[in-house]
Amino acid sequence: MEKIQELQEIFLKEGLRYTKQRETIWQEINSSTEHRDAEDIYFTLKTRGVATSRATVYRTIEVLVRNNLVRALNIGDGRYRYENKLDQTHHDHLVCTECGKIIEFLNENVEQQQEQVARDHGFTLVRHIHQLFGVCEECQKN
Amino acid sequence: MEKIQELQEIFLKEGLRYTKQRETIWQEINSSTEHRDAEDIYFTLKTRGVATSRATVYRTIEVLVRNNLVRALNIGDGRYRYENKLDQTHHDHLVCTECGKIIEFLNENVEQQQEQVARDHGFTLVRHIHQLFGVCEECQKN
DNA sequence: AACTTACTTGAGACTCAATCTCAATTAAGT
DNA sequence: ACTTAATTGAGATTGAGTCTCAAGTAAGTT
Ligand SMILES: [Mn+2]
Ligand SMILES: [Mn+2]
Ligand SMILES: [Zn+2]
Ligand SMILES: [Zn+2]
Repeated sequence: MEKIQELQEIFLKEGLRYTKQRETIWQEINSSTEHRDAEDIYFTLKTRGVATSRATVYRTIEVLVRNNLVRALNIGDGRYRYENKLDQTHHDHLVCTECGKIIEFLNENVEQQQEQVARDHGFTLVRHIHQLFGVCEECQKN
Repeated sequence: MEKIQELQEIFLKEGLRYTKQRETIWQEINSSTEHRDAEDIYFTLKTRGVATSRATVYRTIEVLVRNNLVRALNIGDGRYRYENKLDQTHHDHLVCTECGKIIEFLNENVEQQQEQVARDHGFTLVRHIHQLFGVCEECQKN
């Protein structure tokens, strides 16, 4: 994967060393399109025989998020989920309160209105959190 | 305050007793329009000489939130803020990442689009979180 | 008014995600 | 190979929030 070049450059730029652990954590997060928590990533690595400590998982994710290689998602249940940003454009989330399913959406209209709201209040917009909670089609049947 | 009637009815409806502690916590949250965390509410009560335990603060807030007398706000920094809902209509929040200032906004267009997004994915919308993070006018000067 | 009983309270133990500590290890420049 | 500062891992610590349980109390009963 040529993206590893970019990863190495990020660490270089930050004055950090390029280690096996850091690369492995990045690969694990990029191995799926799911929204996984740190504990899940930690245990999966352990199972796959390339264990790193919890501390290193958290520390590495911090760097990846800071450099926009990974996105952190807070759905209000007390733990962050992380998702890969390879080929991913910006989107927000629709969360099923019954089964936990997460669906991604993008609404240009909303994106524009957000800029407008910020402008109206003299704010320079940096980021936003927009999450819709409801019951998905399947869960409605139960 | 006649709103206390409503408070008493809520506890009655839930089969809970009406106690001094519960009333005091409700009053404290309704004494300002700020967005305060549980610890702040707990310590303010302690200072005002009408101390209740932390456990009671949390337990009471839970009931108030469940009954829409108080709104819980999660801005992603690890602790919930609570705001009174007296005379408050629905709104979302604009948060300054520098000074922590919280400004309220309502954008009907966005509210409608949210319903549309949910419909498009077959979801029954229950609630949403919409927070804009940026730098406020004052903080931009520094 | 005293009695009964189930609900509530408070102090502190506990949980759990996340962060910190520090000795041992290792990346990477010379 | 040598040097040295960054990194790692195990486990301790933090902090918001929850739980436990003995003591206290609201409110109905006699
Ligand atoms: Mn996503
Ligand atoms: Mn508000
Ligand atoms: Zn569902
Ligand atoms: Zn500000």
